[in-house]
Amino acid sequence: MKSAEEDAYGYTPNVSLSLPLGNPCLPSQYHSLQSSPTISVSVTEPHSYDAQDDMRVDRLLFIFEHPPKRSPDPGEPSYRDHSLRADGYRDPSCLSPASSVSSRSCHSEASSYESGFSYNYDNSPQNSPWQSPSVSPKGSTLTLPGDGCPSGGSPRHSPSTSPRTSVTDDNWIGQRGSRPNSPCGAKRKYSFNGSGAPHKHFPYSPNHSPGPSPQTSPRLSVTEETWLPNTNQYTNSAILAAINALTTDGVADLGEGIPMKARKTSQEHNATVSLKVEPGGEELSPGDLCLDEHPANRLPLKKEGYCGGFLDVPQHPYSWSKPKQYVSPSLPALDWQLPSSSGPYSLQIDVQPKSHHRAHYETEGSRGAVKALAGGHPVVQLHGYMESEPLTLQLFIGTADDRLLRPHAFYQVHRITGKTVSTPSHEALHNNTKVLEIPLLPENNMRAMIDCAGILKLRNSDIELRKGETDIGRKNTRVRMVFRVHINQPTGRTVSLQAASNPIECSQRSAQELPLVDKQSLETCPAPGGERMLLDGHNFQHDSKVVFVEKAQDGHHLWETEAKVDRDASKSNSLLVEIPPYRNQRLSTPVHVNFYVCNGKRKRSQYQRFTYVPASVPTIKTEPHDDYDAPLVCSQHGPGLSLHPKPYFPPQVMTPGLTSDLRPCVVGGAYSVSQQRLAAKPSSLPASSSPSTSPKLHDLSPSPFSKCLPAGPPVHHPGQQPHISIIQETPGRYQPPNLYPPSSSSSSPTSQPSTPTDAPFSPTHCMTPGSTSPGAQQQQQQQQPKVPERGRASLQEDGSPPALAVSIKQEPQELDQMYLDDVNEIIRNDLSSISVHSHA
DNA sequence: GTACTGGAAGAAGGT
DNA sequence: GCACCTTCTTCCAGT
Repeated sequence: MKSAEEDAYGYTPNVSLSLPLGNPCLPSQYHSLQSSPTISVSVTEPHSYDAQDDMRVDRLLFIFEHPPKRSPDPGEPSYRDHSLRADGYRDPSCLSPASSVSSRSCHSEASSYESGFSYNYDNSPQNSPWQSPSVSPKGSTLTLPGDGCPSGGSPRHSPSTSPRTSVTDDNWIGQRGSRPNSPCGAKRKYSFNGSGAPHKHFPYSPNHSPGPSPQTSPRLSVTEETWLPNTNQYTNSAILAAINALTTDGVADLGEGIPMKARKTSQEHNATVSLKVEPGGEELSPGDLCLDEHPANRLPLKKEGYCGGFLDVPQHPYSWSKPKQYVSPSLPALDWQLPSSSGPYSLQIDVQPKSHHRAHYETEGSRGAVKALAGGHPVVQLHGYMESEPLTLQLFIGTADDRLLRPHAFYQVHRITGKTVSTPSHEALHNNTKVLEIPLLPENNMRAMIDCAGILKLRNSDIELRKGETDIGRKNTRVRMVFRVHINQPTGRTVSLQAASNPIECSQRSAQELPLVDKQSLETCPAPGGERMLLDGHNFQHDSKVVFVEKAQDGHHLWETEAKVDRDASKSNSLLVEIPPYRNQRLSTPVHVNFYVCNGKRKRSQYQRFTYVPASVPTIKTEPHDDYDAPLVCSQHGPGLSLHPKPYFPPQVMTPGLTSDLRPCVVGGAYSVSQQRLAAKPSSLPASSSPSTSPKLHDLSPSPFSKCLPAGPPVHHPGQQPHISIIQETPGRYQPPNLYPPSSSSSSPTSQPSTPTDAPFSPTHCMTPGSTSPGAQQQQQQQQPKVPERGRASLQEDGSPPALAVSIKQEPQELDQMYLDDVNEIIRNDLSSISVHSHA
């Protein structure tokens, strides 16, 4: 039998084409898709891509139609594409298999799972199966081990259970003293050969699951044989191997200079594949692992793979045997901005995670699950879902900077297992991003306590070396937990919702020393200032200063002043400050400034957004909301200083002048508690990507987007939240390629000024008017009304009267005509491009 | 014995 | 180029 690698290679070229083979374990629909002529897209993206490439690909990839109503057959997985990633761009999985069992599985699980469905998501260039380039060549990567490229190895070699233990001298020669690091990699002193670990194990053999399998799982292990029986194994494994190979690709790139330490580990997993079983879960025999009736369905792929993934969840109360939810060939990419509510559905984070959580390195043991501020763990609930079918809640670690929310390149979610974990979970890998999948059960009221999610830190050097990676890891230590749920509807559509948590500081030091503002009671104030604002946060000191600054678009300071802090009323976790008067008392339009808490040199909190508004707020086509009164905007800050969740702004680049108007659309729908914050911060939206302005949006779903209109203030009305729903239109063939949001970090906002939209929509994902369900509204009202919303209204950067909490009437379509024209142009181009490749 | 934690050493990078 | 400080990564030890 060929080695996995060989298989991979062999298959590589054909991977996308061979899909029809269909992995039994994959959803049937995939089969249809695969074989279906409906897949009209074939993208041939350059191997190396840049942000723009990303986008383009994104657009292209999603052009296919689904069968009207699919009923996923858990037993019939199919790969669609998958897989074949061009490069390992942000493939932490590869890079860093977390040390813990769960993290280790990154690859394996992910891959397996991916093959099952994850990849379907991937629309990013790098993963696009259609990318021919990626497919084959990468295989070379497979040999990485040889290069000592850790990257490749890492995933597979993830340290076994405990990093320490796993990384023994024998297996890896990394000098202890030399710490890996330099992002540049230039300084790395690791000996790659020495460890040998990587090489040895490159488990691309079919037997091994491509992934690093956690050998460790004591409870259950699947041996090669287990998988072998599967007739499709070969095929699948080959494909999988290919996928992994590709996956590693990036790794390979990274590989160089990457300390092997992290990567070691895999020797252990040789022939055995182990499936993790959740606490309480019974041990399953290999045969049980793949419950699928079809032998064929047993994935030979990976242990933690498709089958494994499901298996590792305790059968009770939820059985992963119904992977339906996973199967949507066109689930939105992780870097798409999705709403938190749509129609009757609303995904909300009822309990936010603590603002600090020290992430662990691969070389460390787990540092536990992310906890909630008040103890316990974060809680997420899907409201408005009345079906009896369980859904899957996805969780990944996203960025917390001022740009669009996207998977964090330097952090990955880490599956926590153990006695203390009550929530079953499963890891998958979506386009280089680990995703934790958690069942949302009707019996639990579609509510899940996230006690199974930790955060893994990937070495900056590993990530920065990746091809295409533009983000810098240094000081990029804030993340957000991003939750998603995909709801298949009878109509064949899939509604995808997303909610992001408050930012979480993941570094050790920062968590201890840097001041952190969690909430601010005011977000706007009249130019004269004088209002008192209560800041909730951490690490405030008696001598902490609060500094207001205004920067020009080019970054320089226009104004800076220190606010008075009421020392007596301040504590380590709260500061009471008096808003300083703005430099210009004659404001005609709201002015956005920032402030930060400073504990001394270089010990500053992130920038917090604040808006000075004119004494009298101009009125524009607004409809005062019941809960708002223009005059109240700044006048009612009672002593009661209710805290709003505050928007977080990274100290980095504030993107002044950005089209904040996008905000509503971008995160707009997502006005979950957490999302609201996001929405509230204009800076989070890259100017370039102005989803809301996308003509398309209007075009496709006019009315509902009224709040997404450029002029619409990011106001959150209790009970009336703007939202966008991303729906996967099953039926119909899509005409135009859709516009996608910039993908991942590589696509900086500024780099893609032309990005038409952040609101992901495409032929398969159409923006549809969502209406908040009563339930959702109620929910929101319960949660948000407490907080004065005026501040929120002011967060626009577009200069529209922010102070008012208003609903902006939708402008006539013609206003967007110009955009439409542009977009149409783009679409035409895309289409022509597609036609060229599609039937390749 | 296995997580989970907190702390800190030491190297790299930045100022 | 040096000194000092910050940040990153790894390791140790206690619970």
